Amino acid sequence: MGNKITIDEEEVKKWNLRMPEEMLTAVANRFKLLSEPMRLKILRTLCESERTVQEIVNQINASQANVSKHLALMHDNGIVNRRKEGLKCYYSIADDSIIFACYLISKSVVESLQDRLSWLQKVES
Amino acid sequence: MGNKITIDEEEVKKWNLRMPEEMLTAVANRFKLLSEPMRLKILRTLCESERTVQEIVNQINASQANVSKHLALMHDNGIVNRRKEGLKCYYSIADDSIIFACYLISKSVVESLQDRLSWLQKVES
DNA sequence: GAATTGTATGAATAAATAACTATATAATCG
DNA sequence: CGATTATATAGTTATTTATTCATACAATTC
Repeated sequence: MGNKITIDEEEVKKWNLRMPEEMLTAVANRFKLLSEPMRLKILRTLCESERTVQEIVNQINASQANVSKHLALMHDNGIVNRRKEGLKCYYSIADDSIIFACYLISKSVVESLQDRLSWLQKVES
Repeated sequence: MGNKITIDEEEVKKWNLRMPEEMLTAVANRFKLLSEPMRLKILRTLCESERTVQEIVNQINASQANVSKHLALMHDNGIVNRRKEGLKCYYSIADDSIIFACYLISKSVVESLQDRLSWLQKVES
């Protein structure tokens, strides 16, 4: 509850610079998991609480097969948990840092858009 | 200097849940930019300081055409800056939150690996 | 202006993958 | 067992895209 994380810029830069190259590939792969709108949609529903496949299918607009595949992929990569209960299968977010990353990136997208907007306004006037 | 950011989990979840759908696509696109090892390599060199295209080409192992294309893509999407000086073209990181995101994700990758390792060790013993 | 250097771009190719359809597996209940 | 429900998986297709090669563009120097 009230979980907070603090990031220090200098530490980050050092860490990134020291990262071995195979690690970069692993990081890229994890980013790839987050680079599909459909998977982000799914993750967003899981943000609230764990969900069954059907619940997700109902909440977002997608086929069961598709949702299932995305969930399997994310589970294989350790970013969602799977819990079976009878016929139903409950998925949940396994790694909060992914949610943090989404937040950071979405903020940065907003900033980019604002920059472009103000640039446009300058050009027009 | 000593730039720090703090993220609050509750705020993050609320933000993510409220994000409109078109925004999700934009976020996914930005993640896609970060989902190529080559681009991460390039960004990492830029982590230290701004660089010319040639400097990057020399530092990582890639063709000039390829590096140029990746840089163009990242510039179009506002995650790197471009500064021309004579013949040379200097690129730099336009958005520190991208570096933060790399840090978060790399930490999460390490955690996943550790989890798998400890699982393996349990199974073996 | 010609040659050189640094960067960008177009065309072609190969590889990855999201989504769909159909079907399979697996658990529950009558 | 047979039927039903929830989920997973195979095969296919269409699209995207990273890379390469060749070439264009642009700024500088001789």
